Amino acid sequence: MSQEVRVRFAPSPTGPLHMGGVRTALYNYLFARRHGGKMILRIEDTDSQRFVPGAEEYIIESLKWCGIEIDEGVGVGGPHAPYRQSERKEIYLKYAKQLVEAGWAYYAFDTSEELDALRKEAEAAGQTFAYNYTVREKLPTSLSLSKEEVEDRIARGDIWVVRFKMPENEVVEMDDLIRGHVKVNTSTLDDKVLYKSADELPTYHLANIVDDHLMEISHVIRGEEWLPSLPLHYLLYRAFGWQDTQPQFAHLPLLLKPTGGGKLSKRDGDKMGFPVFPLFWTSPTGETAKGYREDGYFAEAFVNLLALLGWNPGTEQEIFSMQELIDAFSLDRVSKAGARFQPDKAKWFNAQYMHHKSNEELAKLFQPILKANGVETSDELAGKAAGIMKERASFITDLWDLTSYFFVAPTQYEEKQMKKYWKGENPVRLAELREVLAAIDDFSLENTEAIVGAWIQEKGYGMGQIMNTLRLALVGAGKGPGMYDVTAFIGKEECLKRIDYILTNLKPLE
RNA sequence: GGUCCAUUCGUCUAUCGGUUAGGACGCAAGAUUUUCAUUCUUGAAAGAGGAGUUCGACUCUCCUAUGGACUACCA
Repeated sequence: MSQEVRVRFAPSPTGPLHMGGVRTALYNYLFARRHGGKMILRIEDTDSQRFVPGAEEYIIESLKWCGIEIDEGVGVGGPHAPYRQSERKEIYLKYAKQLVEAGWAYYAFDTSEELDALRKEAEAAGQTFAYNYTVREKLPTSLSLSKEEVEDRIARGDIWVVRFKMPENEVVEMDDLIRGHVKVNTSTLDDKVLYKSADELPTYHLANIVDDHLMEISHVIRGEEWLPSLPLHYLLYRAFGWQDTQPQFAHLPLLLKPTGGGKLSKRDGDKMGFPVFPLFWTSPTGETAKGYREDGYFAEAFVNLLALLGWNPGTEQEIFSMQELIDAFSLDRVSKAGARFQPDKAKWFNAQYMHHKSNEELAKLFQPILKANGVETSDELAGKAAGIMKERASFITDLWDLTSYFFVAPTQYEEKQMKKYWKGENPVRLAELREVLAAIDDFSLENTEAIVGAWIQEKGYGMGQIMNTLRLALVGAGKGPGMYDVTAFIGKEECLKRIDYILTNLKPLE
């Protein structure tokens, strides 16, 4: 690549950043890092109607959580500042006028109401209204009106827009890094609005091309939903005379619903119980949405699973650190078809990361949950408990259910386990075991196991009967790790206490 | 309706003209196990359909079908 690689992620702050958006940002980031280029964050807030307070902050925090670093842009500044389009307002009008003067665009004075009426009319006649070469000279535009009248209308403050004058019957040939060669006939396209006098703002198309040019973007990596407007964008580069520095395009496949049939949406998550947003979100109106972070996902796992949705390395490796992704990433291994999101696989990815966490890392993440459950303990014990049980957990949030008995004595006993073991000779055996345990000084896992094991063998008792009765006393249920893990963890005193409790408070069943 | 894009196990995907079509998730069975899990082994499971090109097609071309995106003075 002769030119410096400069890519941008350019979201619109109209709500929380969708996981599909995060993936787009991630691919941009991986591409930039892979080629030693720059990652730019530009906020495209040219729609004053749909602006949502807090959305921009949400986007920035989400990227940060994922470890997607911004080299230039909103929040960090840079040589092409400002990077928020609303702060670049005055730039765009000049370019819109330049296009009109060059004959690539024109003024149109229709009101929204008039256009709505035209659309309804066409619909009633079974047709589709298109603002294009067939109507632009019949409607109130600078193409049909006299120069004087156009100037008059503008001077008197009539509302106007600048529309692109789409050429007639010309084939635009385009190249996409992922899809290859694409061609479209311009006669099937319409005259898109580029600039609106009403709010003195450009639309996406104009702002996007102007800013990508000014910011020297080398590659535009964006969602497939933009493919239909690629011809317009090509033509815009041509109209401005910027073909030589025009960026290369790559349109990413969509992220689909788990059931297939459409783009992944917030509703799917609500329905099936998985998040579609990276972080928990509260809208200004008080609506909330689940987030991966708050649902117990590790950022690394989230990034990993997102990376593999639409891209693969061509090897059988599935677990990737960010650095490994950077080293392996390439656009020509991005697939063309949409990828269905599968919550089960997301869970599996998280579990993989969970199993590889050190006790220290786990302790830090687990402590807040312990506190929320009223447990004050050291990082060492929190980490140890988590470490013993992590292989059975997929999420940090699973850990409490898996380890609560390490910290809190049972007050209730699972019925199934009770029916099975709190009867016959078992309570009496437990009382005997209590004395065996009481005589042990070194309560380490190995020592306890050796002494109790020898005792069971000597007496000829059933291993299962004894251990499960002990499990009932210490855990209160039929779950948990090996029993000696439990005895060693809670210690002799607590162990005897729990046994005494069940012996005195729970009546054996017959 | 129009334009464009896509189509390999249920799902994510490998294969860049010659393979017993590979892996992963999920599922099923078995082994291990004092419980619950973990783990391990094994299994079922795919080229949308039809034409062509070719000695040979999942791979290239065309048609059909299906799915999707777009079709705003939203991005």
